[in-house]
Amino acid sequence: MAGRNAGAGAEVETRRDPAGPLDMSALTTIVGYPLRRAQLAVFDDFNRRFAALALSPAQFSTLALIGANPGRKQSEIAGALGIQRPNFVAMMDELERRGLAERLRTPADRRSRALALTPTGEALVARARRVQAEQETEIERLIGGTSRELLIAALTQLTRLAS
Amino acid sequence: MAGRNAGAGAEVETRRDPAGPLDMSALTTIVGYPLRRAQLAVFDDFNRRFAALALSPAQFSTLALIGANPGRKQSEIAGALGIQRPNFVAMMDELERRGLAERLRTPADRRSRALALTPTGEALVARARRVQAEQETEIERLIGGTSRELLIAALTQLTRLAS
DNA sequence: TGAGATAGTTATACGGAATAACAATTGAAG
DNA sequence: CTTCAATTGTTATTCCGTATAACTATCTCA
Repeated sequence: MAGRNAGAGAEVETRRDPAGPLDMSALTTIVGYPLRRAQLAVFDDFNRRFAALALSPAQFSTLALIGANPGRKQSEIAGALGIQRPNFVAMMDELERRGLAERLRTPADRRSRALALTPTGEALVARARRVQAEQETEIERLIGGTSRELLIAALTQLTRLAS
Repeated sequence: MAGRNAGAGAEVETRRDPAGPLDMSALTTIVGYPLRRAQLAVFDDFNRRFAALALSPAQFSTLALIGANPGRKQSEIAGALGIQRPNFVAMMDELERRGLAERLRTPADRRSRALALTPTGEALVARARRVQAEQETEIERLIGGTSRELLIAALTQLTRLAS
């Protein structure tokens, strides 16, 4: 029953609120919970670092991927990032509006759009990569370089859980 | 450059679409990207395993935390889970509607609600823990037991990135 | 007693993500 | 060549998770 409110109530019980920290052990010992928390923390940190560049994680990954694979079809880039084609349209609209990327028509297949960075986009990606490297350095400071490599390897393996 | 369509067109060039896999190295070598992908994969796997119990990750963590800390205030549980108080109301509405948890009035402070599991909720948490253990076993199979422990430790450290 | 803080709640808005449906284009089979 | 199915990008729409402001009831403290 864990009855604890009973009887005399002798000494004054100064704090009305015992309020010790909660028992989180059921969550902190399974992978899913710290995984989610870490992802939120890393993305929050990312957003703080990239506030000046006004780049979200999704925008950064899109630009980086286009930069490394110019000329690829819109659906290829979206697919590689795990973004549904319909949702990727607004993403490209915005990157194009900001003059960072462009959708080119290709004679080979007039349905598709070949994506590429503009010079402005190339310059921004170069700056972004440096900012990103700073985050990576901070992560190494937190968990160590070797641990960082092992972490990436383990996380990559976990991806294979996908049905 | 990279001219490849020119001249003779000797042999047949069966595939119109070279379409080799994309260069993802700019993303796969930084922590943030595999971290996000792994989180999505683990949660997808979780949702598949918990489809029969109709429990989302957030619902599971809420029930598990209430079960380990019965009598705590609603705001304490919400805070520990990183859920804003307003958003936690609908969560509890649903858990209460399903008869899994309840909000008790406490004489000490009539503003707050002391959360607890119902017997039904206790039983469900017990089942859920077993299902969860199966996922953890699968994760160990993928990355190894030692690696799993190191992974949790590294992820927990990353949480300290939070400003 | 009264001012300010706290707990829970409501309403609301924003962004990410999923689905259906459509037009334009391509590829393949008859 | 014609026709039909598949592909590409797009629009519209929906759902869910999350953030914020504001309200009521209650508590604390001066």
